[in-house]
Amino acid sequence: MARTAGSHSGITGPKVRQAALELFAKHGYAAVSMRQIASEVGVQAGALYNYTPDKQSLLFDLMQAHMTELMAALPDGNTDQPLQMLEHFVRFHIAFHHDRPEAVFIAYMELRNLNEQNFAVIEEMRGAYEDKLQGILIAGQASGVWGVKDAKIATFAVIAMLTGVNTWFRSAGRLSLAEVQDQYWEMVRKAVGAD
Amino acid sequence: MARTAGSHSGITGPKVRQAALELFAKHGYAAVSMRQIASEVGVQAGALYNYTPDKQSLLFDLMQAHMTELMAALPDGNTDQPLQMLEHFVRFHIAFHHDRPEAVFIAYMELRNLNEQNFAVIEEMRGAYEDKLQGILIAGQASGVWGVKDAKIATFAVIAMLTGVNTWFRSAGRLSLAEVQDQYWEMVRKAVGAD
DNA sequence: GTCTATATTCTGATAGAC
DNA sequence: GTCTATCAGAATATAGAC
Repeated sequence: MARTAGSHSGITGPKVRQAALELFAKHGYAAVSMRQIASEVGVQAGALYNYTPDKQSLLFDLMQAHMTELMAALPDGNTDQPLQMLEHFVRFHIAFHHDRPEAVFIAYMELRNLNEQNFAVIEEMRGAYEDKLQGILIAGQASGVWGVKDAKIATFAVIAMLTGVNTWFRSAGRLSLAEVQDQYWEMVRKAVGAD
Repeated sequence: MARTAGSHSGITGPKVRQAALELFAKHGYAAVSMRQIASEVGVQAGALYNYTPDKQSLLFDLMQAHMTELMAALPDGNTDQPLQMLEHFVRFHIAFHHDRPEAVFIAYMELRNLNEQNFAVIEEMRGAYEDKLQGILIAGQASGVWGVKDAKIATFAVIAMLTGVNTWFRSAGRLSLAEVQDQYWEMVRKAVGAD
């Protein structure tokens, strides 16, 4: 029997989120209409409002889910081994971001389209993630594994460098992700002055 | 005498570009209306079309002007001195981008809002800029000043790292721009393996 | 849970008066 | 060069039928 209107399939919710993720990443939040999302899902625009109170919540939920996943996926590690922890962070960040390019893109590009209150939530989560790296850099500095002048600056520099991979790396290219991870790890290791 | 309608002030053109620059950077191209730009300038929406054929051209002109300025401001340098050239590139990139945060923001965030033909133009200019850095990295590698495994990857890594400064640095903060330049130069120098 | 229909507002762009 | 007025369509969100 063909799928009919009001079929109660039970998977429309995830499909709405997936369609919003792809469309926001491709065209930008402001450029995407609820009608476009509905069309991608295969329903009329009005039906979307069974799954989100408004467009803003749709964006916020995507970004919050991404940041929550990011924090959950990053293990704590052993603070007695800063070099190992830093290497793990570098490889983790590259792999995690490579696996979900749309969510990463949205998380970086659509911050200004969050309302004030939603922005504060996401910014705090981002800060918590940065603090993880900063903690590693401070631990390594304290135990003399490397020497960075300013852990805060090094944190920003490393994260920007690693996140940049997403702008150019393609699986079909001349390098494997593992090779990219190796080379970025070598650059980070040298940059912080570890031998 | 008060400023009247049709005052032929002769400065409306630049004001349109400046208003578009600020509004696009703050809210995003798609989220800004021609009426908003007109309001910022102090004219009615229809008057804008004396200065731009359409909204897309306004975006393109801003991005193209920015990239042209960027290429013009980056001097060629002496290829016999790769270390000096790299240091100069690092300091230049940070300073130039710091001086025009709105244009930089637009150049990175609004690429997807360019039409196909305009996108190709901007992408080529961006490629030419990246080639400047890549040329420096290859020159230093050839003369044994440093050792980078892959000049292309190192180019992406360095540019991403340097551009990231704009996301956090504020003149009123605890560090001067010169200090930031010093620390980024140290990290880049170490990352490429120069001693 | 999804539909159709609609309220209300806004959009980019143009025409013609001054 | 700027204005007012307007076109034709698209936007978010809601109401009520099924």
